[in-house]
Amino acid sequence: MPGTPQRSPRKAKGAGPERREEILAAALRLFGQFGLYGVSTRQIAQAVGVSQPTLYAYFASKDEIAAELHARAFRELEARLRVGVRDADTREAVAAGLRIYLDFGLENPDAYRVAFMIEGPHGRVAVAGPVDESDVSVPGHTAFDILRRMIADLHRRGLGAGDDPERMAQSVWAGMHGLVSLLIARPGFPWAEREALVAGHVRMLADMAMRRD
Amino acid sequence: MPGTPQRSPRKAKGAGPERREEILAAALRLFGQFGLYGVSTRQIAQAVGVSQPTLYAYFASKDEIAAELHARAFRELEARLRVGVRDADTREAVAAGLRIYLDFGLENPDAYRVAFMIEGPHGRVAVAGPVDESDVSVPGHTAFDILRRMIADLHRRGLGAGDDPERMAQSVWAGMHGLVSLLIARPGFPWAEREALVAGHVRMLADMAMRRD
DNA sequence: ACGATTACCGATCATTGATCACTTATCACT
DNA sequence: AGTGATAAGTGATCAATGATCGGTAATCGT
Repeated sequence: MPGTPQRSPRKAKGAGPERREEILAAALRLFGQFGLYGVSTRQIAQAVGVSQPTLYAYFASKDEIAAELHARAFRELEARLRVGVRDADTREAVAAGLRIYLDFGLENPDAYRVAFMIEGPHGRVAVAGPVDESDVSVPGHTAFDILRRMIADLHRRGLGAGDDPERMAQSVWAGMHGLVSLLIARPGFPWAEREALVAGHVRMLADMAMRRD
Repeated sequence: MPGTPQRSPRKAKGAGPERREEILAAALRLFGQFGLYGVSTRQIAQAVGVSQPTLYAYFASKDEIAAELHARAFRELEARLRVGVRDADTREAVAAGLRIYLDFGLENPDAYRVAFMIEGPHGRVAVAGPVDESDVSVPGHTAFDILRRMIADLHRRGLGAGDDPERMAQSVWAGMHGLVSLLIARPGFPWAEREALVAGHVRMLADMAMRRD
């Protein structure tokens, strides 16, 4: 007997994992532009150049496409935070860490929209916390945890403001999500000059988190 | 000729403006619970006790029902801010004004969701700014304007922090919207005790807005 | 060349938001 | 009471949507 597994009759035309990526790329662009519920599966299929049932060979449902995009955006944000958030011992260092979050959202509005601002299938709106509430206690696996530990470090060094680092982390997180989601959701609003607004916002949030001196 | 107008063959069973209110009440409850796209017009009709086409005698579309709820929530928030935001000359007074916004959202999560967090028909997410961008310059007609003027007053009295009241107002606003939307969207998240979190958050935002002394 | 497996598509289903023609109930006026 | 007019409400139906199913064509190892 050959023993070794007889593998894979293999792919046809332009198929394979590439198709899956094409679908995700088209869906991300369309969702970001028209919203999850403003885009039909037929539109996605047409953008990719396949027929609509083909999507269901790669994803179980439209929601699963959105879920995959959500997960990817979330992992990307986490990765950026993980490499970008260093020891935060000065106001500038804290502000720089927070700025990573803001920049991610502003540089990838489509991903941020899909991941954190679009109403989910159960009427819930996903945000930048853990997707599954059950893994909240698992450390190091969520973007929020990285922020939480940055704030906790501040307090360990005696640099943190307030008496509750956890509460402070939640306030700061809310402050960031608020600005990102508003800037993305209302491009027509007469915002102040963006760089000044974002820089000022981050500086203020960093100030909030640090003891006065 | 009688001259006076021959008025109104009048309403039938339980009809009239009441029906419209019943529809709005049912829609608000269902939208808040399951989301705009998680509720069908047939479900709304069943909750009211009428058939589905009846809804279209009172509203031109499902979106118009959501738009009406949006407008009402917006007016209610404005009304609360108008009567609640007095001269803000101390940190506590500013915090109290901000708290009105937060309390509104937390006490009326359904309304806040429907009004400010649900993805609209065009893929836009409505937030607590003016609905129509064109009336941004009209003073006194939006919730944001009330906040804007509170901050501007601070600066006029020499109590404001930073050099740009407009930018500050936008930052503070984002800070509030962020916390409200996160608290509503993620009830399962291990939040800190709500009263302490909210009170601390508004205090911090008020601090941000006021000159250090 | 052949069977097996994969990629894909046309046809179709239930449900959705929305429209239409039709019925029923109430009123003003005789 | 009877009558015509108007308003309120409903069943039937439409196009579009997300999703499923059986069948077809391309590709592979042998």
